[in-house]
Amino acid sequence: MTKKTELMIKLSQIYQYIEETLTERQCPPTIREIQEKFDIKSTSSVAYYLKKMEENGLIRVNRQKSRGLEIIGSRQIRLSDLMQVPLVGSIPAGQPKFAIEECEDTFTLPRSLFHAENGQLFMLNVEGSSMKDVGINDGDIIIVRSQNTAENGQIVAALVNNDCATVKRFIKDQNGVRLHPENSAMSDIYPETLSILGIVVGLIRTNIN
Amino acid sequence: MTKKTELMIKLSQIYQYIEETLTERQCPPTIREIQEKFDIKSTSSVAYYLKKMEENGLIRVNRQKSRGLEIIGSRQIRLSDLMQVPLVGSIPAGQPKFAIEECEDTFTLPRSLFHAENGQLFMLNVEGSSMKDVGINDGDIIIVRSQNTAENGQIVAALVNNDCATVKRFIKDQNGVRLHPENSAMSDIYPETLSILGIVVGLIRTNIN
DNA sequence: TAAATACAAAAACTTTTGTTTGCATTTCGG
DNA sequence: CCGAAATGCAAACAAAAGTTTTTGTATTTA
Repeated sequence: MTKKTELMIKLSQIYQYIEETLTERQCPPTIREIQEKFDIKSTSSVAYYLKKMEENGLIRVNRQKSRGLEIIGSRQIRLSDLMQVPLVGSIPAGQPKFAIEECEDTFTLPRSLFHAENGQLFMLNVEGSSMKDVGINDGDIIIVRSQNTAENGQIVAALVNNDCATVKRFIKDQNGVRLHPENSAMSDIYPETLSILGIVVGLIRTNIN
Repeated sequence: MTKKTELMIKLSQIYQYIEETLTERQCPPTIREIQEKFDIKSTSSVAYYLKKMEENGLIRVNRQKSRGLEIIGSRQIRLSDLMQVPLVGSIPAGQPKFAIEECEDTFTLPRSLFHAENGQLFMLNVEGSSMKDVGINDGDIIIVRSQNTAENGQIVAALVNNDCATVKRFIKDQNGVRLHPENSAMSDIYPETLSILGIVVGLIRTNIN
């Protein structure tokens, strides 16, 4: 193996370590941390490698501050585009609450994909196939924008008669308010009490059959 | 307004600034950066605030290192759970390539949701309703695990006759290989040449009607 | 093979960053 | 109103982190 190759391997190892540190600690490593990690005898050698990495366009170095390393590369995650969306599995009777403490899990999703801000959305597991005709299947996860009103024709997540949550099309016409399942085998629901949890704005499916 | 309230406001402003810096620069701010941001006259005042924040459980401070601030809070994003998935809008004829340079855009998705590692997946916009009977609609985004073989019955993204990419169920039986649209109005395709791009493993919908 | 370049280290040094100390104010309960 | 506690500042200090210089040894390359 040529010296050149060895160098490139070392550079990519260091690159990976910086990436790792950034991911785990939200902070790039110092020269001395890199030195220790790779058993390099002197800080200047690390500085040498960093210069090489900069020349190769792997990283950017801000020399005016400590830990001034920035990774260049398409792998980089744009944190500003991310939001945290809680998956609310089952909804307790009574006033629904979506506090983060009470949810099953929280997932990070790109804001740009769902056109929403942090805190506006939550997710629900869909059980049953009452909406199969609009392509919402059993086992899908729907993404809901939290609000307690809905317009005619919107697909909503709602709490019917203070019972379990359900997904249906919200319809309001001369006959009053009803929930319409998009499944020819099922009939409309005329709820006694109805609380809208939110509008369905997206869907995620992780099981394809 | 009491002094106490003023302090709490200042603390949460600083908290927010740390959060911002972490998000934008992948590195927490220094005491002096906070000082400048909020026009505080002395570094010791900032240290005082940070101590208060630590007492209130807002942050964690590692005093052995510079920029040793860590935010405590449920909003924190678990970076290690994220992967970058490119959205490949149109696929060029010939050998399909999914180099990041050639994709329309890249989105960050949680690995845990799609059970995949960074680099294995790509996304495609679905055009047409040839798969509507399994709940894949026009306008959906499918998530595909890159591989060039498929098993009987799997839903695949494939390149038919070196033409545009398509999503169909892959069927291999006594009649040979064919692509089956899940739409009763459409008929099976017996391709002359077929290259599998990958297996559909997930779906994202951002337009609900 | 000679010269140039790449690699590595030690040590001293500079800059950046965090901490401490002492002293003013201000606030607030008694 | 008094004094303790909270708040805020300046300046000196200490520690962490980055840079430079010098020296030496391999490796290429002309």
